[in-house]
Formats: sequence, structure tokens, C-alpha cells
Amino acid sequence: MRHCAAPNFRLATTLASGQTFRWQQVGEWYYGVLDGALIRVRQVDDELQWDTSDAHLTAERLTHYFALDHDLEHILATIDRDDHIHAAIVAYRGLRLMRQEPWECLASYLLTSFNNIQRITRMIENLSQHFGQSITCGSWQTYTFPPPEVLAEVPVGRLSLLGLGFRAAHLVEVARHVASGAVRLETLHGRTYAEIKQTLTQLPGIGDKVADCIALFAFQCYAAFPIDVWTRRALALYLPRRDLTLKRMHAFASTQFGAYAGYAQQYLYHWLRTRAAWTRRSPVEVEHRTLSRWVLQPMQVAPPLEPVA
DNA sequence: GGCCAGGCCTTGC
DNA sequence: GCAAGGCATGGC
Repeated sequence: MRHCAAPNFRLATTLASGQTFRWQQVGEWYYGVLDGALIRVRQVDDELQWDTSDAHLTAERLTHYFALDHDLEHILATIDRDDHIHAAIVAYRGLRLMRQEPWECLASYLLTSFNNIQRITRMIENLSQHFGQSITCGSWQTYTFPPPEVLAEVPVGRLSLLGLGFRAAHLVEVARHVASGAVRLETLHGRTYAEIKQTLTQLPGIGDKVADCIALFAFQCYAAFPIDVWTRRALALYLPRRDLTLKRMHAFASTQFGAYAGYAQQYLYHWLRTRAAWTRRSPVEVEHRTLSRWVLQPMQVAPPLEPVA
């Protein structure tokens, strides 16, 4: 068993926050696939311990994947600007934005349209079991996520039968774009947020929200602020209904949270979803008054940040 | 049986 | 630009 230092980190919260879909918890261990290798990880105090099917999976790789190199205290200090985000930070300090593998991240979030996490998870497992490669480590066995070259050749009808629905055609078409080299994901690293988002939204099935997720989780664009129904509910705590349009919500997020708005989004998303589960009822209303009952009172919004370079 | 889901796309104004 | 509606589906 190997280990590495993981101060100011909460593995369980990070993996439960909805940013990835394939990690499975068995007791105190979390099982996943990284770089084609099976790996299991657990946290003991300020240390990560892991076993893997690939001896080449180093502590440096794991540190990079879980973003243990982030100066989390600095990041949280920059976004901790009102009572809502503060409550989320207090509840989930240690949640980090992982650096996901671009193709798996892109394909996974392509499947999130009009969908829920439970079903998304099952779709991805189905894809892996049918079109990935089997890997084993001891008594544990799983499958890699299928590469674009494989999915590009799969008949759309087969994916539809796996429960992908209307997303099947989008996935195959995007896989063909990537497999053919028309879109080269590896070249997006280091490009600007605007360039990455513009490239991604040209692909079928990838709109504003999904592109922001990919930019944030795969290409480390921390200014990206994915707006789904939960984030919209979170923003309803700050903004009047008339300002809950995409453009105005993005503008507000940038002003309120700055260069690490994506971190703020993930904390708010996880915090609001968890609180909603505690209430044992679904949040139908996006009315400010309704949502305000869930959060600490009173709400205070800090003055705008200086513009981000 | 109705509502919900890490939305996208087209249409109409 | 923005809103509305279709999409097509399993879980609770």
C-alpha cells in the first residue's frame, strides 16, 4: 500500500459532490479508474492510502488528479464573500476540484442533459462494461471508459438500447469528431476559457452548461461557472427573478466570486443539494422566499471584486 | 401517476 | 437576447 500527504482535503466529500461519476465506495475504500488502471483509495487523517493495478501510478499523479497541490485556503478565501457561500465552505471545507481526464469528462457530461446523477452513473457504467476493457486488481474487477475511437464505430442504435436515449447520437458524433482528429482535446490545455468554451459548444449536444463543466473539471478553467437547476436555485438566493437569465447569472458569478467562481459553484451546488435532501422534499419553487427558508439569515452580499485580469 | 433530473435545440417574438 | 416547448425516460 502506498500513501501521500493530503492536508486540508476531504476525499469523501470530493467524490460525493457530483463532479465525477465512476468512483464507488465500499466501506472505507473508494474504487475508481485512473489512466486505465484500477485504483482504490482511502483517507486516514491527513494522508491518502492507495493500492493500484499499475505500479506506474505515482503519488505525484494522484496528487495532481485530486488537486492536492491547490492552495485551497487561498481559493476559499477569495470566494468566501457572503453568508451563503460561507455556510457551504464551513460545511464542506476540503472539497477540491479534481483534474479529470478530458475525454471521459467530455463524454460523461454530454450524457447529463435532462438527466439525473443516478441514471447518468448507470449509463456510464453500461458504456464501460460494453465497450471498455476489463481490468482487475486482486478480487476487484471493473472496466475502463471506452476511448473515442471505439465509440465512434458503435451503431447509434446499440447505445440507445443501453438507455442513452437522444444522447446516443450526440455521443457517437462527438466521438467521431475526436477520433478523426477534427477536435484535438489535448491541445485545449492552456488555452483561454473563452477559446475552450467556444470550441466545445460547437460540438453537438454540448451547450453552455456542459461546456462549462468540461472547461472546469477537465481543463481547469476556474472562472467557469456551470449553471444547472441547482446552481440557478442557489443564485435565486442572490438575485431577483428577472435577473435569473444565463447572461446575468454568469455576470453575477464573475463579479461575486471572481477567478475561482467554479469552486464557488461546486460548493454551492453540493451544499444546496445536500440541504434539499435533508428537507426530505423536492425544491419545486425557485422563489426567493421559498429558498430563503433553507439558508442562514440574513443574507449579506459583499461589494464587487476588482475585475479579474 | 406526477414530478424531477449537473440541458440542448429550435422556434417565435 | 429571451422565453417557451419538445425531447423521450427511469426513479421516487
